[in-house]
Amino acid sequence: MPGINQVAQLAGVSTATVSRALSGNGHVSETTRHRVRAAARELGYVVSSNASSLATGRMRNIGVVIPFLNRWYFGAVLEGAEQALLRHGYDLTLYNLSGGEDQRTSVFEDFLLRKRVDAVIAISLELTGSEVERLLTINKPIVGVGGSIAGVRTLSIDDGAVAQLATEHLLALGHRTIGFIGGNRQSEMDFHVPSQRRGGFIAALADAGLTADPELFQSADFTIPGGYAAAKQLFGNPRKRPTAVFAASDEMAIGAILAARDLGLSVPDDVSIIGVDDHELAEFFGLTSIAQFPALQGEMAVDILMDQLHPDHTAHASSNTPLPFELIVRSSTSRPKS
Amino acid sequence: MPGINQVAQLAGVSTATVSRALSGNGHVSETTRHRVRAAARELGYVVSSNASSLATGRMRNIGVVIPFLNRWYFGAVLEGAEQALLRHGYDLTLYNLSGGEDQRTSVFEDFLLRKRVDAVIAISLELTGSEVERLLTINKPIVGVGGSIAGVRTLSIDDGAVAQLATEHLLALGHRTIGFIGGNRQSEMDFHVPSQRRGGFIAALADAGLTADPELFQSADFTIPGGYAAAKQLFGNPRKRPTAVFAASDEMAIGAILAARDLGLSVPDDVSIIGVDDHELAEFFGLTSIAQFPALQGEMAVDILMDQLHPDHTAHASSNTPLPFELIVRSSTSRPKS
DNA sequence: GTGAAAGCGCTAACAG
DNA sequence: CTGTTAGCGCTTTCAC
Repeated sequence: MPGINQVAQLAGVSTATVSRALSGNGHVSETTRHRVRAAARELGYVVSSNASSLATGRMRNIGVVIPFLNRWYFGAVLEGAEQALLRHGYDLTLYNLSGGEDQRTSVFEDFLLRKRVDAVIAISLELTGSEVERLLTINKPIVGVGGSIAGVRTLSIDDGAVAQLATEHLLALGHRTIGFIGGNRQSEMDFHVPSQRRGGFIAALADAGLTADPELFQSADFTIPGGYAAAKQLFGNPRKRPTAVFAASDEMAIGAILAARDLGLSVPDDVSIIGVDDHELAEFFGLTSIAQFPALQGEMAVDILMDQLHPDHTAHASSNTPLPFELIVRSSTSRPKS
Repeated sequence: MPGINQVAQLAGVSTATVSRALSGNGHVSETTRHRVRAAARELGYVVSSNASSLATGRMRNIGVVIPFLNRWYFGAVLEGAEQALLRHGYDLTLYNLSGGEDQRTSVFEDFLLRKRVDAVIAISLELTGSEVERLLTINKPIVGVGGSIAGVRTLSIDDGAVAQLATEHLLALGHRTIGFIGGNRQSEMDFHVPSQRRGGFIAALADAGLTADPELFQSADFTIPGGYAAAKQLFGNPRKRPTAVFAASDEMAIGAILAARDLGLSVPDDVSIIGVDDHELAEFFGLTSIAQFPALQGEMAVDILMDQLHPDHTAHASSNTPLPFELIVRSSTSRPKS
């Protein structure tokens, strides 16, 4: 495990020069730079990021806090962020909060404060005021993805607009009795997203002169089984079976497709279904969906952080662009039969 | 951002004492310990892990290398490892190799060598000899999960035995024409698991006096769509439609269930299907499966590492126990109809 | 352009 | 049981 001074010796220069040559900070003549690099390679030298961090105060590491791992959206954001970070030479340390409240506390009170990370990305998390404040006072930038956090720069699609677009698609096809599968109380807590999607749904209905019917609302937990159960309720209603359903996530929408099949209803002939996300399985199920681009969101979060961390880093125009989303029409929606 | 010396001052002791009191190494009287703790709390002091690491050589951080994020098994292992690490006060830094060969190189040649991690966990990865050697020579323990790596302690179920058990279940129900959906070349590269599962399948057949029929083999990529396509091939064969299928993963098995439905075949009346993993959706689909316990595997990997890192840490008996797996019979398998 | 030297904040002997 | 004192390996003024 060679140290910087061994490299210095081999190259016949001082450690200061080695540091400059390798890090690119400060001027070093071409020739010395080469000698140093050669020496470093020969010895297989790699800087100790600890020593380096201790000296500079930069960790080259960012913390990502996430509520679960096994939900497609989270994984996709994480993957996007990871790629972008690697490209910048940063590490990603992961904090998964699925372990409950105690774990959350320890992550925020201990782990994140250990000065290990330069900044944090919070995915679909509603941070409390004190959690935010704590991080900000020790000067750790935060950016949120998917969900809004008071006082924090957050990247998220306009959930209201997304829901409105989805609903309009159904309306435009001629549907008038439209069911809605949204989040339940549990998911509202941290996501906050469901209620905005519900809002957009109601707004679109109102624009079309319709009023939302409470009988057509179901809530679920954003999973396939959850969507399945909710959809069965909707489709089973003999008096008011919807001809279309808007599910606030593709996973729930897929559950709804399966529920329809099990009830002998044909999609889209008997019932149209639309979701949100463009989940990796959406195409397989022929699901019409409003795509959002989670990997891109993860990357953007990283870009923003890099801007803040290295003020020179050429700011991407993306910085203040509203996030893209897009209606992708597949085979799960059509005009109502009758 | 108070430092250790501020705490020392406030508590009226030396920094050494503060260090001892807070870390629990070395003896400190009860009263001083209390004073120190109080002072630390009052100032909101948190150790700088960099400084601490630099001084001790311990990072309290372990690297996890994983091929993808959005595959249930990986996420589950990761989640198990994460929980266990948090409990030990360790951070987890994530390296996701889905970015291709260059990324893999940079992870192994740069990132992991920066002395940021105390050890690494490789999930379903076939490390090359030089990758292993590199890490071992700089004294970083490695443990593998799910897949075997030459020269490295690896945690993985006996894939041959698992496949054998699954096949025997089908055989015992009376099936004689059994299809197999395994991995394709792509997945064999890093997983290595598929071929063992195929081996177990063939062995079980042989034990029953049957010989494997090449027409009944299909390969796929471990995803639902992949399993779906493979199953369609199997079920579509008019001459030799299997009465049962063993899929080497639950995701593929679920694809097979959907394929059967689409062909108008009833599961299990017309065809029985069994998978491996006990995926989170297995229950929802009524899928009979051989469960393995990925979260547990992640935890065990952590335990092993902790033993190696802190030799005193009471070794869990689990250390050399073969990993558990278990047949879970649901509604996707039954006797063949005829 | 390059070197000397002073830390970065903590821990670990070594004394006492 | 507690204080003193060297570093851990690198970066960064400040001189030259």
